Amino acid sequence: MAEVIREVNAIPVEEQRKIIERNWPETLVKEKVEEEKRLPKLPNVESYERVVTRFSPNPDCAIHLGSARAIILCHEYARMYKGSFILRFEDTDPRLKRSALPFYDSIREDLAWLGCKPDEEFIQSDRIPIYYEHAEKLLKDGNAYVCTCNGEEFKKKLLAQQPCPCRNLPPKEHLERWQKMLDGTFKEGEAVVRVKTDLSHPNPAVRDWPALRIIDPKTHPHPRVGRKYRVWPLYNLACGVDDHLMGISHIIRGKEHLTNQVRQEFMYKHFGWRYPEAIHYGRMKIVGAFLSKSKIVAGMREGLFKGWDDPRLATFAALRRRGIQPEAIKRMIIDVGPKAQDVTLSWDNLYAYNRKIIDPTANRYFFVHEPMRLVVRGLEQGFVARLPLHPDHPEKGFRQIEVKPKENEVSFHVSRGDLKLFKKDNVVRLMELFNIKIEQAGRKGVEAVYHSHTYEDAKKLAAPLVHWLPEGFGVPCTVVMPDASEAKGIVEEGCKKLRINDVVQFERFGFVRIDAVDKGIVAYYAHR
RNA sequence: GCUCCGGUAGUAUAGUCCGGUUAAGUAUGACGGCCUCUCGAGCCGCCGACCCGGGUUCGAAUCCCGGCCGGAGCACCA
Repeated sequence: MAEVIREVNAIPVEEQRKIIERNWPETLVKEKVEEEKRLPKLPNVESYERVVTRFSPNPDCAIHLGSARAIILCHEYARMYKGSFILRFEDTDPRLKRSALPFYDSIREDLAWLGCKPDEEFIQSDRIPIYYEHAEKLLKDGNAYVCTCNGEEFKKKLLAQQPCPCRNLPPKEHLERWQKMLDGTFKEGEAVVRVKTDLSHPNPAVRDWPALRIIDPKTHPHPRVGRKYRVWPLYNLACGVDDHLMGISHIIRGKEHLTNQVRQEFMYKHFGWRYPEAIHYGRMKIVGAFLSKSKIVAGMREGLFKGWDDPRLATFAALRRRGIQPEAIKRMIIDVGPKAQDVTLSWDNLYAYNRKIIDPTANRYFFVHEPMRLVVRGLEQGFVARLPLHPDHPEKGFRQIEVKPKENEVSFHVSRGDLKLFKKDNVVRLMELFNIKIEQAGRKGVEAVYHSHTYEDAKKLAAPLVHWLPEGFGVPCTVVMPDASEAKGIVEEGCKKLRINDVVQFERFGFVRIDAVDKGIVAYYAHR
C-alpha cells in the first residue's frame, strides 16, 4: 500500500489529474447543490415511536429572541419528522420567579405569530398531584428523602461527600415527614425533598438535588391556582417527570441545562425510565440587545421601557411591531442551527433576512424627515409626478402628485438631512419631477430655480436625487426608531389609506411598519 | 475554585464523526465598480478564517496530547 502511495505521489499533480480524467472521469464531477440550509438530522429517531419536542417557558416575562432557538428548532424538528410539538408552561415557582397571567397568553400569541403553533399544551400548576405521586414513590422506594437540615450544614456535608443525618432514615420516617410538609407542620424552609444521587459524584451540583420545597401559600399565592398548594416541585422533578410522561423523545434546550440532564438521569434510573435524547445548544446573543430576562424585567419595573414591545427590546412583541417578519427569524435560526457553540448575531444579520422578505412587497412612499422649505422659481407650467409604488413592479401601480405653481413659484418640503446636497449652483433632481438649480441654501430654507425637466438631463450632470412633497400636501408622521427616539416628518396623503401592520418603505429612509393611521401616521422603523 | 461544554474570515455557517478531489464553500458585512429617477433591490469584482504548540501520518481544519481563550452550571430558579 505504502509503495503504491509513494508511486502516486511521485507523479506531478497535473499528471495525476490527467490520469484520473482519462480513466475515472465521473469521480471529478462536482455536484453543485446550492440549496437552503437544512437542519441536521436528529439523533436516534428510529428508536422512538414518534418525535415529540417541547418548548417549556416560565410565563413570568414576555419571551424574546433568546427563546427563538428553542421554539423554532423544536417546532421545526417536530414538523420534519411528522411528530408533535408541545407547549408546556413551567410555572412552579410562585415565589422567586412568579408567573403572571398575561404572559400565558402573550406566549401563545408569540408562538402563533412565529408559525409555531403547539399541537398540545400543558400547564404544570395543573399537574401538582402528579408530581406528588412521583415524589411519594421515590420516598417509598428509598430513592428520595425529606431533609430538615439547614442549608449551611447540608452544604458542608455535601461538599465533604457525607450524608446528612436525614438521608439514611427509613422510608417510613420520610413518608411521615412528607405528610408534615403537606399539612403545614413544617413551615417554609424547614423541609425539602431531595432525590438521592451519588454523594461522591465529581460535580457537587449533582449530589442529592432538591426536588420539592415548601412555599407559604399565604404570602405567595399562585396566580393560577391561588393557595391550593404549599409544596411545589422544583425544575428537575417537574420537568423530568413531565418529559417522560409526555413522551418527549428529544429535548432541545440551552446548554445551561447540561447538568440538569445529569441530575435527572439519576431520577430516571430510580423510576426505571429511559432518558430522552438531549440536544443542548449554545447561548445566543445579539450585539446591543437586552436578551436577558432579568434586565428586561428590571427595565420594565424602572419604567425605562414603554412596554413589552418597546423597540429597544428584542421581545417578539417588539420585533413584530417593528415589522420584522416571523419568517426572517425562522430562517436565521435554522441557519444558525442547533450547535453547542455560543453565537453572537448582529442586527444586520436579522435585517438582511427580513429585507429579503419584505423588499419585494413593500410599497414605496415619500417621507420627508424634518421638513425644511424649498422654494422653486421660474415654473412656467404645472407638473404631475407619477411615482411607482414599487420600482421593480410597475404593475402595482402609481401614485400621483400634482404641482401647481402660483406666480411661477412652488414651495416644497425637503428633508433637512439633504441640506448637504443643496449647495449654491448645484443641480439637484426632485425625483420623478424636474431638476432645479440651487441659488441659496441655509438652515432657514432653500431657494432654487427651475433648471430642466428630464431625468437624462440630471444624469448628465450627475445631479443627486432627492424626494420631496409640495407644501400643503401630506400628513404628519412620526417614525419610532429602534432606540425609541422619534423621527418627525410628513408623508404623502396616500399613506392615510394604509392599514395597520402594512410594511412599506419610506424611500431613502428605510422600511417601516405602519402602527397607527388615525390623527397623523405612526410608523415603527424596521431597518434600512 | 470545582464540574462540564465549546473554539473555521467582522458576524453566522459548511467541511470535522469515516484524514487526501478544497491552503477551505456559502450568507451577511466592508470596500470598489455596474445598473436603477431611493441611501432599497439586482449584477460584477474584491477583502477576509481553520486558537497555539507538539505528536501520529506520505498527507491533519479533520485523529491524539498539552496549553491558551471563551461560555455554562455549582439555588429550597427555570
